[in-house]
Amino acid sequence: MHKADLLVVEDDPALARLVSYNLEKQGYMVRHAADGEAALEYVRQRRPDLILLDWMLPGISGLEVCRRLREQARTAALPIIMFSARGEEADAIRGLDTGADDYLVKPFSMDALFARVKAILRRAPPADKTLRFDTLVMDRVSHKVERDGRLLSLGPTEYRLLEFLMLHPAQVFSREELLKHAWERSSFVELRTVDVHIRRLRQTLNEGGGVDLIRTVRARGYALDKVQDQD
Amino acid sequence: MHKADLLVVEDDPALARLVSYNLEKQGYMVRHAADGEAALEYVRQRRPDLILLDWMLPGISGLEVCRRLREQARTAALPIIMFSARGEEADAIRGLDTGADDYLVKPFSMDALFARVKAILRRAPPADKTLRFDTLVMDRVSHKVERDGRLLSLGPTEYRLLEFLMLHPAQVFSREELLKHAWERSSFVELRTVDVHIRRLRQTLNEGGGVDLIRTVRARGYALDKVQDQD
DNA sequence: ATGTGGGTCATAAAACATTCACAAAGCGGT
DNA sequence: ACCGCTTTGTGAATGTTTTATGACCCACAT
Repeated sequence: MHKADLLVVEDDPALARLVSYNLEKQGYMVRHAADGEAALEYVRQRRPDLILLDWMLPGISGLEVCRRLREQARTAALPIIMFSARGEEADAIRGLDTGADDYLVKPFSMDALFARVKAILRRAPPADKTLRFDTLVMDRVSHKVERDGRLLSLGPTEYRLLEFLMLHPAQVFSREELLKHAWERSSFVELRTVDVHIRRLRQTLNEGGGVDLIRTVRARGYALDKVQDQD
Repeated sequence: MHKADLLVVEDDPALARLVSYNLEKQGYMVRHAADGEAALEYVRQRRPDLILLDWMLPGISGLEVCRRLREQARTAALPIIMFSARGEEADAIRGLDTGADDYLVKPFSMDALFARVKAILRRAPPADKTLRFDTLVMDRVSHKVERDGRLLSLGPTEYRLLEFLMLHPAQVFSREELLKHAWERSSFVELRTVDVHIRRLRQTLNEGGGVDLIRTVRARGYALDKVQDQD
């Protein structure tokens, strides 16, 4: 089991470096984003276990980043530690209101940082890197999926689709919702395209035999579900 | 398990000899560099487990050496103990900010030195000298890599790349992450350059036959992995 | 100068996404 | 049970994106 993934969002290169190196030394995988835009983009692709977020950022403010993360179900519970300069303490409080889990007033010692990080991660242990449903196992770190121990080979879109479904098992999603959650933003895609990817996903999932794990709900959409056909 | 490798960076020959001699008597492998230039050069080739670094050095200052070491992912976590003369204590503190792990005020007793060294090494135990993955073996001391006993000849960049991958086997990394961790900082390199080095690495790794140990994950990146192609 | 290694580019080769047309299946009403 | 309408499944064609590869140039060290 390796340590948690962190994302440091900080525009001051010196501070970013200092924090990153020290956290890396503690064994964390550290990623860095220089502004809110980059941070949101990163989170879209790969969700870290904890975000260290500066309050003052060029462009989208830290508060705004925080708010947007809270808005999406996928990142709503993502722990956030905010940095604020002395004198912005009131802001820090507002940050907490907005959903930050803790905050540090700059300048802070590395030990204080470590303590906060450890505390938060203890409280909210790193999200499962491994999703399971029935005999399906998805390892999001190595990016591998297997069923009954058989390794499956999924294309990028099928992977994202399955990932989303495994995060919400047994729940029915319309094609629109699936497009919204499992596709890159800003792509205008025909609704029926979802059908095709569902089909390919089914194909791959079932290639070793076994019941179909995707349930079609007529006029509604699809769900990841283990339902035998009626006998 | 042999004792740790230390590097003493000290321009005063008398002090250098004193420190080296005593540490050797404790069973450490001690190397000596007389200035920052030499120290950086040494570290480039052979990474010690701990650096004892004088603050005042001819040419590149100790602080600068420290900073440069922190800049490179390969040495970012390398423990450093700094020496500073009395009166430079403020500097020593700054040294800590820069990333030194501990410091000693000159003159210091050998016992104080031993205590610090032991403490630091306990906190950050010497890195693995030998990395293994499947039949791949990387000896980080002699800087040699072999597969199935066959010695491979890797360029510096391929070596760092492989080293990073072997430290995180089976994990998928984006090109950006690979650039961040296996390249010198401050070099602005095209993302696609990673492809080229991955290819060169593959070429060398596979020259004796055997499965490809690098898995391409479309739209994500690469991973060191042992996955047979589907039959 | 000569060799080695790193970076970049152009192009080839894969892998993949999307759409469409048609078949198949479900569903409600009769 | 039958019909017609709607929705979903499927195969194939097509265009796009991403990766692999080979060649070239440059910098640096021998």
